Amino acid sequence: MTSLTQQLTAIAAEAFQAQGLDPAFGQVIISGRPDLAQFQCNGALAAAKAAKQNPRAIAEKVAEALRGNPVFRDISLAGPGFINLSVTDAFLAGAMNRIAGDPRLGQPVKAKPEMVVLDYGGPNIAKPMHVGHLRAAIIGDALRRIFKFVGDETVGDVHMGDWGLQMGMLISELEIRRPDLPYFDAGFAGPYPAESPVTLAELEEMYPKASGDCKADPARLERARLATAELQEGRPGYRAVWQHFFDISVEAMKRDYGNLGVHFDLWKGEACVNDLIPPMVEDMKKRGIAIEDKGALIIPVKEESDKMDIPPLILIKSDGAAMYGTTDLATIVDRVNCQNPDRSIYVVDHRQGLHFVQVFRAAIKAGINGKGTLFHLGYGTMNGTDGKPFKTRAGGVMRLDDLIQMISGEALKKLTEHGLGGDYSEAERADIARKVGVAALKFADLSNNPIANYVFDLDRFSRFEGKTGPYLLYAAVRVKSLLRKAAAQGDKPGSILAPEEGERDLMLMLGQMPNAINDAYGELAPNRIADFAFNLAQVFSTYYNAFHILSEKDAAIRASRLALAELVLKELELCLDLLGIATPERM
RNA sequence: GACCCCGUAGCUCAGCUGGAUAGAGCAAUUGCCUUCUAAGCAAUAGGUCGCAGGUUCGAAUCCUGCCGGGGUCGCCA
Repeated sequence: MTSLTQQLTAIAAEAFQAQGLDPAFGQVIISGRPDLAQFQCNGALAAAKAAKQNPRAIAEKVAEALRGNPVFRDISLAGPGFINLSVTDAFLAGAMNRIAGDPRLGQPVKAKPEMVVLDYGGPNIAKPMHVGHLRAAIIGDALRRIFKFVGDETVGDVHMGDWGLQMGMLISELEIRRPDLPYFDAGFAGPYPAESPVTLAELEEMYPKASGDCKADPARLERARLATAELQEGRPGYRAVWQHFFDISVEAMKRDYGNLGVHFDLWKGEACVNDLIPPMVEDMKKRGIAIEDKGALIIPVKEESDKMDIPPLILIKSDGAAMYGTTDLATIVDRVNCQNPDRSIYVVDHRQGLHFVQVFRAAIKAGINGKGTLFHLGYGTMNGTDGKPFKTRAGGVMRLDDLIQMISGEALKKLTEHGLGGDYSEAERADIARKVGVAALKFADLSNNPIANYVFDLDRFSRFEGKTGPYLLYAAVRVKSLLRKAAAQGDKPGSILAPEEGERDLMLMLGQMPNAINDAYGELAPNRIADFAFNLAQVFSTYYNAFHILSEKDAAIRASRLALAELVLKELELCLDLLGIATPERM
């Protein structure tokens, strides 16, 4: 099972091959001139160039070969060699019934699944999650869902910042505040308390304080360094404190990601790979991959063909500490050990592009990456309406939970304004508001190209008209309501009949979904699916206005329209699910 | 300074492995709720695709140069 254009491409490819031409020229696409035809094939033009022949003549020969195929209602030539194609209504109806009967809605399962590790987290212990984590989460989780649906094995790793100097700062901060705690008593033998000595709020307050003090006071910084070193060497009391910090932070992260509907398979962090670093570094040193330079241990990654000077990756600083590039390399080792991925995709802010060039080159140079490829999907900055990186009105960084609360609150306001759900329970209204809010947020992000910067405009996102997540939810929910009403009057979706005048556009759209999914998959561009979903919702809204379903007198036609509506719903929900957007039952 | 990304309608953005007349949404104007949720639908208007060259039968798309905006460039992450 494939999309309509893929099916027609297979037919056209054969026709090209029969003329002794490369079947790759048989690419069939949706027509750019729907007034002339449903589909088109431009392959004759490219084939003519390659074979140095007249394009019109090639097009004529291919068209002649295609005329033998009964799926076509009309085949004509236009311009320098466009082949315009339209299919029969019977073919369209047959295709619709097949898709409707396919649990995957026409999307084939990938023949050779790959193991794909996606890295789209990066939250830090003790620091509240903020809008900076938003894009990675939204884009990465969507990609994970898309890859999984297409047929790959996927592992999403949150890859927390839970190690290093920041942890030493926090531990020493606690020790300064409460030196009497058993964690800091070197002679303490008994089991440490199960309860955390600090709350999340306290932890979040401690970090900026400690960080500021360390910046201002070298002695304070030295104390943090020492704590870091002792932590890494395994001092039991410090490890126990670290575990508390980790646990309460992870709990908060899981809540935030959960509210966003973002899933991770692995909750690993930098600490997990700490023990892999010394042997890795030792090995790289021994093999001459890493060399000493200015007191540091570096891996040169410069290449002849570089247009600019690529600085080396610094493995060990001159003070003996590891860097985040070191941790990233150790993480690659860990992933090869655990998942042995065919692909690793890092969904990280594009400003870290150079860092990943260094890490990837170092990994390849050291031969630690196993069989896989490494790819950095750098997404653009989320800016405010002033074009500068998004900030709160006070100029600070906005917390993720504040943001979600804000947009859910806005959604609730809109629901009330439109008099929707007045008779629903408080809990259901809150659930709907959260879904609508998250849909607004995610869809706005995912309908942009990941690479480009984008403007986060709460006012614009909160207006739920137009090309927005809420519009899509609205479209889906309307169909759900329709199906419920149909069931109540005893109607069931049936066999899809040959299209009436005005029904073809909807069918053509329904037959296109695999193209959108394949494009999104191939280009790592969820916006392909977002675009498709919006187009489908629009075409259906038009249809919904023009064709009344429940009041149709002919039972067979009623059942056919109902089946189309149900198929629209299935495709919409699938697309939304691939974008990580949940659809409420009603709104 | 070098390198990377971006520049498309008043605004926010799709489209970029070359194809016919460059698409959406918002904002503007005009219609449509005694039939399935009007967060909707129909219609009108809005463009030197940053500029200048080049390649091609054909360029928003590929190449070169320039202009404007953003980013990155050895011991932070």
